[in-house]
Amino acid sequence: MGRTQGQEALTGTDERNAARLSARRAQILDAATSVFADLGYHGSRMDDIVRASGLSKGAIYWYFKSKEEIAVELVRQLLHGEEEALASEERAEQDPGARLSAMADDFARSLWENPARAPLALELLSLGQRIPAIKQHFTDYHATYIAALSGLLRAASGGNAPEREITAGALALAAMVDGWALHEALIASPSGRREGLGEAVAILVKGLRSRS
Amino acid sequence: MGRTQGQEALTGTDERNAARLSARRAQILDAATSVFADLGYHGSRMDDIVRASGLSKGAIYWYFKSKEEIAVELVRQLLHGEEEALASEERAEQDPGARLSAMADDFARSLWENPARAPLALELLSLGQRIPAIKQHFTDYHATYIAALSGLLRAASGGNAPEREITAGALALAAMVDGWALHEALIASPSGRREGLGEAVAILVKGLRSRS
Amino acid sequence: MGRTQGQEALTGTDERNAARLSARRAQILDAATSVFADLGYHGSRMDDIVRASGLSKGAIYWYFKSKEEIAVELVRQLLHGEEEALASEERAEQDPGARLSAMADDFARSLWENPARAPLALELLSLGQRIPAIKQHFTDYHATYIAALSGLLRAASGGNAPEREITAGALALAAMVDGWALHEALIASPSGRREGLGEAVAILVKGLRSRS
Amino acid sequence: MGRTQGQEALTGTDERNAARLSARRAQILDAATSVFADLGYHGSRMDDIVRASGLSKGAIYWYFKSKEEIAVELVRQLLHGEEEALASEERAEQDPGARLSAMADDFARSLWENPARAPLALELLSLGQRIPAIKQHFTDYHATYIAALSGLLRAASGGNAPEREITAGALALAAMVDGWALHEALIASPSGRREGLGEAVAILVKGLRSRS
DNA sequence: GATGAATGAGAGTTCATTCAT
DNA sequence: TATGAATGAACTCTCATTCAT
Repeated sequence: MGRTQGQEALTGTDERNAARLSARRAQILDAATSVFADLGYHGSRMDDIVRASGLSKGAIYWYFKSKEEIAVELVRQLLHGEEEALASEERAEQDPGARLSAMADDFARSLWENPARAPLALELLSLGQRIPAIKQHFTDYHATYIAALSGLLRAASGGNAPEREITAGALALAAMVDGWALHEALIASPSGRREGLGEAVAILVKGLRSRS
Repeated sequence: MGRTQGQEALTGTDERNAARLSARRAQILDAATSVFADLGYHGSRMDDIVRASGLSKGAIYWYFKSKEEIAVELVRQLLHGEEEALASEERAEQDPGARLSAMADDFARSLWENPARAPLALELLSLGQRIPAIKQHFTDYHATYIAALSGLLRAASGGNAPEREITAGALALAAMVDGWALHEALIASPSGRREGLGEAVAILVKGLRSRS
Repeated sequence: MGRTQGQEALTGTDERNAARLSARRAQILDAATSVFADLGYHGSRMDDIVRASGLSKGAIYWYFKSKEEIAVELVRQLLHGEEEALASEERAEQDPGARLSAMADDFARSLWENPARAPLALELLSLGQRIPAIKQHFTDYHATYIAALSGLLRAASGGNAPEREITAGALALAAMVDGWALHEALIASPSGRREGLGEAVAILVKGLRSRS
Repeated sequence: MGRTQGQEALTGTDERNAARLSARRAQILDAATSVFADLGYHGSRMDDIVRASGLSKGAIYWYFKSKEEIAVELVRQLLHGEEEALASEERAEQDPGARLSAMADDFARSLWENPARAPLALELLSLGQRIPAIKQHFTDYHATYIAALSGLLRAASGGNAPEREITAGALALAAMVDGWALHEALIASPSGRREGLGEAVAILVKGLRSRS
């Protein structure tokens, strides 16, 4: 029992440490999110993150090796979140076409509700050009996303669409969704765009269903 | 006569000056294009552009107010080129669906033939978040592009598609094309993507044509 | 008796404490020796010493007030070791000339056997310029060393050398020995230098003995 | 003639540029000399050199790649100066023994007249442990110095000293001189040391001359 | 028009030291 | 005693921009 207690105590300490560690990292990541969103990656100085996080400069560097590592982690979390949303959508019991619409609507709503999200994502993802770890994260995520879309499209097409058309459709859908967000971030005052995405997805699905 | 000669001489001088001016600007812009493509905007120093252009630092600043102004001009030229391609496509006498396919194919081919183009465009366009002039250029271009696509879609649909669906379709097409380029730039080794875009556009057009 | 026991216990505790204290200090000093030898004083971080010592950062600072204090103590021990070697040499019953040769040979051998010693000593001793305690340690040691050398030279000269020549000889000997080590540390690949020092000392001694 | 003038003009410009370049470098080197002498290499910040030089930080880095490069150049000049002194001493028409004495006296006088010189030299030379270029400079210089001393000793010994004794003597002389400077730098208050060096050299030379 | 030396306000990162636990 | 997370002042070096020539 003494041993068990010892173990518990040890585990307790470890757990508390792990909890503090991730709390601190989250604290820094949150600060970085809002700073990067405001100023952009290159426009943000470490001091801005220091100020926003309420920690000291040394603490930031205790938890992250560099500014770049913060950006990489932010991208990882961003894409991880998307993958989770994707997974929960996939699990839902609905007909595939409806699920695709729901996914598009969810995405459009998240763009709408969090207008800073698309610009931040664009900012971070563009870093992928010079930061291999970011490019890799996106590449992996994209593959997962395409696989999921392909599955839904295959189901939605009633099984009678040729595989290459399904792949093309999945790539098209993914491009459309990300391109939509890109435009959201890049256009001065996007308007009348709110419901568009769901509709656009519907059109694409219709095109896939209809035999030529 | 003296006046005329004077004017002619002056005009001659002006023309020569104007020619030199745009030759120099082009020289700088070319250098900046390759430097930005290699190193990214933030990774490039003015000295890199100086070296690549074969001019002096003072000369660069004689022709451009700042590094930012170079980027803005590069974006302007990039989008101007796209608009011209668009206009020439529109003028072509073909059926609208074929024209859309041709546009998509041209775009896909240009991505294929010039693999540095999409990354560079992404790099420059993301600057739009902090450089209003770039955002404005893109916003204007986008409006033009959507207008053209709407026209083609309206014609392609035989005039019996509701206007809001046409708008949604145009936005979807534009998003898809730019999203395609975005993925081209962001994915480690894009493969089997070459013909996809034309096909994807075809699917979308089919979806627009078919009545539910 | 209770008191006595208490005292004994206390003494026992004290002794154990003192033993642990010096063990810990030695542990730290050993670590610092190898770290400083590898990286130099300014190139070494406290974390390097922490890692090399196997202790925690707090422990290092429990036993030493600062990085500087570690360097000072290292110098103290280094010079203390030299003084002890000197003392044991002096005690030896031999003729003075032979003792000088023996000292030189010992020194040369220690340089040979421990090639990191001269560079480390140079590194630490140069700190004397900015760390008064180190300068003082060296000054004291030097005085002792000169006194010993003078004694040996006086004896070796058969008592008929003028005192000022003896002093000059002692200073010269000391300079030569330390200069030898300096060159050992500063020359890329010292070669054919192994036996040189003994010979050099012999020449100097010969010069002192011979009447002009 | 026009051509000649053009050439002259060009040469004139080049010369003026070269003159300004070395004037600036000297300005920086002078500043660094006094700053390093006061604060030591590691104790000096670039800002100190900036302030002492009267130039801007950018200018320093225009003329020197790094702080380290400044130190290397300082060492190069220091040793170059020694080599020149050596060469001029060698050329002098005197008997070799007298020349050695003169060299020792000169060295002792320069230590006496410029008390900051030995500490600075020690400071810079110790950097050789971590800066290969410095180590190389010293190694080269040392070889030259040993060669010159060997020549003088060979002449002074009347040609009847064995070569290995001459080499040992040269190494001994060099070590003694540098060790002397080392002690000058490292001892709190060197006293009665002024004439010692010349005398010490004389003893050594006497030792070399006398047959055993 | 053209040159390139000069400017100087930062930028990211380091690291000796402290202190709550 | 011992730990290691936290501090923050300093540091070297960068680079867009200017301006005397």
